[in-house]
Amino acid sequence: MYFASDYYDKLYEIAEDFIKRGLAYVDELTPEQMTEYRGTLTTPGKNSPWRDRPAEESLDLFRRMRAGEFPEGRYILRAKIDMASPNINMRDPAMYRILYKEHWRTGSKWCIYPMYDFAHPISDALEGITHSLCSLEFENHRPLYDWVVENAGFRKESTFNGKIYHGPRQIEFARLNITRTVMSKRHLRRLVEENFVSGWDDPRMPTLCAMRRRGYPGAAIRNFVEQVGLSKVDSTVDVAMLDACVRDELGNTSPRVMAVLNPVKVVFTNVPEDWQDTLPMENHPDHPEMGERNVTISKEIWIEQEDFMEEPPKKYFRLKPEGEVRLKGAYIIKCENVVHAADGSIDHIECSVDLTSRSGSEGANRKVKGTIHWVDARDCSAFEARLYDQLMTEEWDTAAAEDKKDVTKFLSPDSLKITRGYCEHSLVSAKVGDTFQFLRNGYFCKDPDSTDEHPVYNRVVSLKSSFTVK
RNA sequence: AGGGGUGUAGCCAAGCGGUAAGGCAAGGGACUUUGACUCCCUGAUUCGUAGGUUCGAACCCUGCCACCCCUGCCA
Repeated sequence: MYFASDYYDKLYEIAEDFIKRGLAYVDELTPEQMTEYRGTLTTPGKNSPWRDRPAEESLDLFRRMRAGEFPEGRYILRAKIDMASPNINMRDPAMYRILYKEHWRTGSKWCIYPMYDFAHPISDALEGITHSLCSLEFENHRPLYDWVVENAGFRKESTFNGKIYHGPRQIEFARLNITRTVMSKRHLRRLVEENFVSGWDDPRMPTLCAMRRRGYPGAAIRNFVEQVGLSKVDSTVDVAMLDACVRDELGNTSPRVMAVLNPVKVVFTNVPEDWQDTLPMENHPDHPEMGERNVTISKEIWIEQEDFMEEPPKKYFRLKPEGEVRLKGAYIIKCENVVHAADGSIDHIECSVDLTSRSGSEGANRKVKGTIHWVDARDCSAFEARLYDQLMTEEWDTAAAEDKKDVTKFLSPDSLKITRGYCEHSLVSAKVGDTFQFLRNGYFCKDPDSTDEHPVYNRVVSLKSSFTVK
């Protein structure tokens, strides 16, 4: 990796050369005067009175600028191009300014620093860059980029892999925008510094470290970028496309496991107190090579609150009074009774188990419409699930530029929900970064905040669902 | 107002003079011990718009419209 600072000596040398050749001059207009002399979008600028000072004089001043003889702002090196250009970037742009600032790499060696428009094309050339890619807002800078490249003598034809290149060339493309997502570093920094998120790697952030922590596989991100494509259209990609790419990758690679996020207890009425069974469970329906694991079941299990309704709507395939449902990989159960707590909420559900319907046995062929996931209440682990949604509201996407100045107004209240549930023991011993599909829930990735006693899982993305309760 | 860009389906996006790829989203169906996955089917007589050139135009020409960027000694 290279930095413009690696070339400061060379940059300075080229600047002196420009002065000697009458391509640059030292100006002493104040910043205010420079703005005034620059003209406007519709009116041409006018030449600085110092524009035609002798090259030797500019050279002398420039060397003294470097020597630290002047305060900031006193002098500035400008390219001599065209103050009447309709492209304001060509109206004698600044090349070097005095700046008494420690550089993180060169320390206090320099007190004059090159401007982006001067350093950029030259470092590209020095590094052998053939295609310098950048975003749309630099289109107006391309003529200046070319001016510098040509005048510095870097416009050379070269051949690479049988193709001919003509020196460094700037090519612009549209930056990636995603719905309900802030991309600007300025805004993201504020969210971090003012603790609206836990840090740069908060799983809701659009940074690579955050996406890694969230559990987005690299392959999914690469695939997403590839599907989005590259163009010059100022566009905003639907975040659903990213989700789809993540699901596509994770669906193929993640082992399935059962976890209940919002538990409600089910007690079996027709089995003895110490009843227990061990069931083999596939780790991935499409990849038998991923093997099986054993899961226990006993008289009490946890199921998802969402999977039971006392007054279900039509087409509700889950557990309901008098209804039957299949416990994934285990038995068919029937709801016999609902036991309420004093406050009217459901304390637990009493069900009978059809012991002849054990998965894998002959009786298992009996079809019931719904299958739900579950966890053995007497042999499971507790865990924390962090459920993420987009950081920003939909209003963010259509907000006026003026309103967007305050990102915090558009933070979604639903971007993080924390819940405690129960899961198979294997999720406790899994490694940080391991990703699973929690059956019927979504893909989850073990977070670094996890401890042996307290596993934490980030929901990478939910599963798609065509079922909606109303 | 001057200059630089961009307009193809709800969202991305191929296409580059020979008669509108693909993905996501949406809807319908099949399958299903994940309402997942998978598999079918459904989309533009039309490419911002109005003209012109052509046997033929999303592609070439002209006008118009919309949106983005540019008046830092920021990058």
